Amino acid sequence: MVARKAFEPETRPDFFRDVYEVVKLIPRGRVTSYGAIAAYLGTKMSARMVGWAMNASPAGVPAHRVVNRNGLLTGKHHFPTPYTMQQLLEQEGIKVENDRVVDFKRVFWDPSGELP
DNA sequence: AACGTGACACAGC
DNA sequence: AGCTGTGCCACGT
Repeated sequence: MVARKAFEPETRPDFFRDVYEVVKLIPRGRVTSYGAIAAYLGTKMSARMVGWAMNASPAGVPAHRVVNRNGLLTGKHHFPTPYTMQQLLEQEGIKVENDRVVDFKRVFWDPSGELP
């Protein structure tokens, strides 16, 4: 599990790796926000780092499922083509309109596991 | 070794 | 109401 402590003095946890694990855990047809991931890892890490992590996201990490709190596809510009992100999302059943996830609240997935 | 950058978020104005 | 400024912390130069 990725539920390790945010930062251990002795250990040097790869923030990125943790982020990747969380992102990989995002169910198909769902999205999450940078802030949610950051919060899950412990508010220590600012949401910006999540973005950086995505920047280095290796293959297998559905970065397209990570959007900003606004539901905006802020990172689409970083994909091979600006359409890639939207295409991937729509491919998973997520409707995207005007670079924004439709019913973002509905498809939003909380890394904590959608606690009841 | 320091400064600037960055796919965000929140408080203030 | 939206826009501006500040905080967050690792990575790149």
